[in-house]
Order: sequence, then structure tokens, then C-alpha cells
Amino acid sequence: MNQPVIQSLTRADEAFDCLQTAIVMGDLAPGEKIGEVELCARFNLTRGPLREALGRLESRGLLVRKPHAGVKVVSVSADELIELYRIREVMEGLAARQAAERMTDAEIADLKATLDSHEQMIEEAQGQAYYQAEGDYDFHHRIATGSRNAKLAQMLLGDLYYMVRMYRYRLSTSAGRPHMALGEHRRIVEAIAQRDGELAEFLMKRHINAARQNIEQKIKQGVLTI
Amino acid sequence: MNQPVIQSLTRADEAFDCLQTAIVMGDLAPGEKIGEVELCARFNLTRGPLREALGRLESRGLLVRKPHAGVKVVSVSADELIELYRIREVMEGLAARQAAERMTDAEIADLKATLDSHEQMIEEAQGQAYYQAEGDYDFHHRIATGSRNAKLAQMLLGDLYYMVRMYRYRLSTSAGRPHMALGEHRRIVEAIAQRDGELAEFLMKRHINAARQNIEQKIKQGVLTI
DNA sequence: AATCCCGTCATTGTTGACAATATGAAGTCA
DNA sequence: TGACTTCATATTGTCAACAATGACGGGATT
Repeated sequence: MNQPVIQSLTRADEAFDCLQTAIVMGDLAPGEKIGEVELCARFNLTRGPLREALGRLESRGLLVRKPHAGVKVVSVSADELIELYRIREVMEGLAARQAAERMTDAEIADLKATLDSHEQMIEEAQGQAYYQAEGDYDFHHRIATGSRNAKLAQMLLGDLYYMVRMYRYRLSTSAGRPHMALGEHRRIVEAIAQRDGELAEFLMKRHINAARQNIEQKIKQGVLTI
Repeated sequence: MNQPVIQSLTRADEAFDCLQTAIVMGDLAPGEKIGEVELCARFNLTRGPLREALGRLESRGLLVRKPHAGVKVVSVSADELIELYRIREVMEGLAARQAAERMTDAEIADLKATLDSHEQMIEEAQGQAYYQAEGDYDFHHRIATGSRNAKLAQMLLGDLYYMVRMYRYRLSTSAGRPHMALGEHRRIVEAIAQRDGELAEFLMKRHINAARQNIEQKIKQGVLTI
């Protein structure tokens, strides 16, 4: 009766999830030097599974580890954030193209419905950038999985998005392009619905390119200091 | 005096490298189910560092692990191999474009020299596909690092190339496009030397696209059975 | 005879203790 | 006074034993 619940996960997986979300949510600030014992106490873990999780996170580029010196959360510079968007541009362009070729009609209908709910959420929670960011994440998530390209989805969902989201949370309202992004999303879905892969790729690339330029501009204005 | 040598690496790193090369070289066949104690005996390791390395490899997609059931080398289907090339196409296209914008003149000169040595190696070791494959790998490696895009290079060198090389070794002479590839390489370098990023991207994409079509054709002919 | 259940076994997951190394402070010398 | 060396400490890396879980085989029952 001591809540065995859903013990399907191993401790290392648990540690991995905890650490990853802690990093993404900003509970562990970039550049922060963290000790293993401290983390163990914080997440009720022992060092074995923790170290395994740390290894995975390092392999994914969220942590940097120097032998015998400790581990610290990766701190991405403004330039590197821009580079991330350049990568997203080409990879998500491919994802959109393949999604247009391979998504089922049901998935596309679902995607449209999702956009409707996003629109409603934006109208209701005017200015609540958080929900919008989550909606944006949801949209891109669906495209990635819809590409039916396992490795592509893994790289986008497992690597890039976590790093981007990490900065989204920290900068809170990085985007600030409320309705504009939704319109772009709609056009992309339209292209996918028409099975026009080439157009979907083009629109997606332009969409991410615009987001990058937006961030670049704000950094230049000093609004976003990283 | 017991050869301390260069102990800068930790055991887990050592284990990671051993496992990774073993997988890439085909010493551990895809689908093969491997026990931890067996691996420990094979590579003179203890289970601690080994497990950490296994975690990293799983995170990179070279292994699949089922709790309490063991770990086995990932087996990629023919379709998935093709998908890998689709990803390479867009990512290396970006790498080529950024390399054209950012590589130093010295790096470009070095790259040209590398191609000369490749040409010589191909002529000398006629038909020795191994050396050619290594030369090809070297070329793409240099472009990736030359892009000055850390994350892009990490994803290419740390994720994709290992999976592609895994199949290169297994299929031994997968390529079979000896001089053609070298010519394409030369044209790409030429575009980079002229700082024409757009052209470099286009040529690189076409280059990888051709390689993909070549493999696709051979699979269809039944020459390559995966 | 086939299927289901149960117990043993091997393998994985976890834990705590031990060894090795880098960081930091104190002391000494130029 | 400043810089270098030395030592102590805390932290990380490693190891071997313990616990838990899934897999395999034998037996009984339908």
C-alpha cells in the first residue's frame, strides 16, 4: 500500500526527466555549477542513477562535464541561439515537407483543430505568452512526428526543442508575435492539407526564419540579454 | 612505470568510445542482444562506467534498452537509412553554406590539399572502397566543423555520421561512385573558396541526394540487403 | 495432449563504501 | 608585496555487494 503506482520507469529515467525539466524550466540556471550530492538530495536519488542521467544529458548537450571538476548547465550565447534557429529552419522545413507527404487525413484534421484551440487560447489569455509558447511547441511537435521520419523527430524533439524551450522559459516572452505566428501556422497546415510538400517546406522555413529575425532584432535592441 | 600515459579520459568515456566503435565497425551486430557482464569482460570494464556509457549510447539512438530485459544494438531498416540521407541533405547543405561564409582561407587550402591526397589514394588503391569511404568521411567532417555552428557539427558528427558509417562498414562498398564523388567534392570546395554559400549549399544537397539515390537503386536491385 | 501456473534462476537496477583527482587556502620565497 | 609551491579538503570516479525484476523450465490440471 506504499503507492507502487507506475514503477515502469527506472530511477535513471526518473532522474533524467527531473533534471531535464529542471534545466528547461530554469530551476537550474545556465552556468550554474551543481554538485552531485546536492542533486541527489534535491531529487531524492542516489549517485548511481544520477550519474547515468548526467551522462545522457551531457551527450545531448544540455550539460558540460569536466572530469573531476563537476558538471554545470550549458550556457548558450546569443549567437548560438541564433545558430539553433538556423538548424531548425532546414530540419523543420524537411519535416514539413515529409509531413505533407505522409500525414494521415485524421492527423491533419486534428492539427487544424489544434490551431483553432490555440486561437481561442490566445484570445482568452491575451498577452499570456506562456500559453502561446506552449501552443507553438505543440504545433511544431505534431509536424515533427507527422514526418514519419523517426530520426528527424528524435533530433528535433530530443535535442533542439529542449534547448530552444530552455531559452523560451528564461526569456519568458521571447516571441511576442502573437497573431502573426498563428497565421503562418495556418498557411503551413493548408499546404500540408493540399499535400504540397514543396510549399509546406518553403512556408515552414520562412516561418522559422521570421522567428529568428525577430529574436535577432530584440537582442540587438538590448531587450533580450543573454 | 605501469604506463600511465594519457589518463585524461575517464573510464566511462573509454567505454563509450569502445562500444561506439564496436558498433560502427560491426563487431556488435545490429539486433544482437548483449549482456552487461559479457561486455565488461570483453572490454575490461566494470559495470558502473559501462552502464553510464550504455545510457549515452541509448540516448544517441545506437542502442535500445528495455528495463530488466537487456540492451541490444539498434537495427536500422533500409527505409530508415534513406531517411538518414534526407536529413543529411538539409543539414549538410546548411553546413556547406555556413562553411562558405566562415571557413578561414587556411582551412580552405587545407581542404583542397585533402582532396588531392584523396585523389591519389583512390588511384593507388584502386577499388579499395575502404579508403575512399574514409576520405569521404574526412571531407564531410571538415565541412561540418568549418560551419562554425557548434550544435550543427555536434549533431552531424555525434549522431548522424556514426549511424551512416555503421552501415558503410557493414555494406563495405556501399558507395561505388569512385571518381564521381570526388568531382562533386571539388565543385563544392570551389564554391566555398569563392565564398558562394548559396551555391555550396545547392551542390552539397545535390551531392548527398545523388548518394541517396545510388543507395536506393542498389537496394531495389537487391545488391544491398539490410 | 495442450495450456496454465508457479518456482527457480540469471540478469539488471541500485546502493554504499573506497580511491583518485582538482580546487582552494595557507605559507614561503623572491 | 606578489607569485609560486605545498598541503588539506571536498568532490568526483570507481568498485563490489545487495535487491528487484523479468525470463525460462517443470509440473499439474483441464
